[in-house]
Amino acid sequence: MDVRTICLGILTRGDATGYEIKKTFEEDGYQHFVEASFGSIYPALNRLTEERLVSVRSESQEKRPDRKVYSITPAGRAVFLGSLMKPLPEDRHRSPFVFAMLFSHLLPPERVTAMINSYIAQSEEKLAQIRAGEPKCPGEAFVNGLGRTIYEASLKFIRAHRADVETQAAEAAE
Amino acid sequence: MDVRTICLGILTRGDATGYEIKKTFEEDGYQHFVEASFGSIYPALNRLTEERLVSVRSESQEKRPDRKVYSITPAGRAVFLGSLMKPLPEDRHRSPFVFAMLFSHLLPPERVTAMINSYIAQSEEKLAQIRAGEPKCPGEAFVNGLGRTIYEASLKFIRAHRADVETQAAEAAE
DNA sequence: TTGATCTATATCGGACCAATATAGATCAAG
DNA sequence: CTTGATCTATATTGGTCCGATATAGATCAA
Repeated sequence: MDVRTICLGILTRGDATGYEIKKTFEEDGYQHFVEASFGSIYPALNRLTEERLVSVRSESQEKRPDRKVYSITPAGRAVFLGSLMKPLPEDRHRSPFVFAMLFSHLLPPERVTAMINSYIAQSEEKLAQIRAGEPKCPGEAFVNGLGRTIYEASLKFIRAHRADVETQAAEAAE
Repeated sequence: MDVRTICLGILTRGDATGYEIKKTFEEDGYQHFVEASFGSIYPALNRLTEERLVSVRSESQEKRPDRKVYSITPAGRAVFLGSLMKPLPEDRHRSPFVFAMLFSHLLPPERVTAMINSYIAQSEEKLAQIRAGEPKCPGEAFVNGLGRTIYEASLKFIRAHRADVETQAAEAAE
């Protein structure tokens, strides 16, 4: 899903600045599988404005940098819905942790243990964030539940099977 | 994990051409969370060669384009292990499907149903591929099991809760 | 025999991210 | 009461990476 479409989608929920769009990914605990950086959000909003798919109003505040508040236009709404009618791109899940585990037999056992510990800690953190989220519609509840399910299953598996890669690394070290 | 490091990792398993490195991601059912395209593999191999982290030998076959077979050098092996000693980048899981579900209330119910069906079909396919894989070391077995766990849990959740987003879309359509 | 698929390398445009720059506001700690 | 950290807010740049495309002979099924 390209950044243009992501921006349009978030703007269907209400007007927002580029900064607020970015924050949506961090704050709302239900969106762990959608993201975009400032470096792509701001250019995307500029292009969307040129194409009249969003409109801007500059709120110049007292002694503050201008807030550029973006709104989706009817044309933008149509383009957004149109893009959801086309076949969706496939998920892409890239995991440096998984990659590293494929080479656990080349690593010092303490390093393997450290990797697993920090991966568990990170996953636990994300899970807590998801659990703290309060879904505001069935779509959000569905996504929230799916995220929770994936992290819980993943954590359970790692805790149950970490010994397999840890002892193997230890044996290889001898 | 950048493409350079991925290439080095795969070359620790044995010599390979760029084409074979790419195929590794598709064939071996245990690597669903690691990937790279030709457009980044070939430049990466060139750069690695310049830096003497890999070496090439050109096998010119009868009436066939040259096979450039790459081998990792001792220096490359050291760099690879060094990169696994540094903190790992975080996983990134981008899901257009999840994104679309957040807007299910704006879509025709048939479209939501179609999205879910095709997502289930895709996941089922990947799961079958993972199940068909034959892990050759504990690391691979661990990664294989983790992939299986994630897809199974995800499929189970979607089947149990799809009605929530589907009926909601139907109501919104009225 | 003809078209599809496979092996194999390579490049280009465009999308995207991480890092960085700027700058005033707010807020906690000392 | 001031200093440093964090927050709001926009923007650019360098570099990485992907998707599409080009080339070309081999193999294989219809």
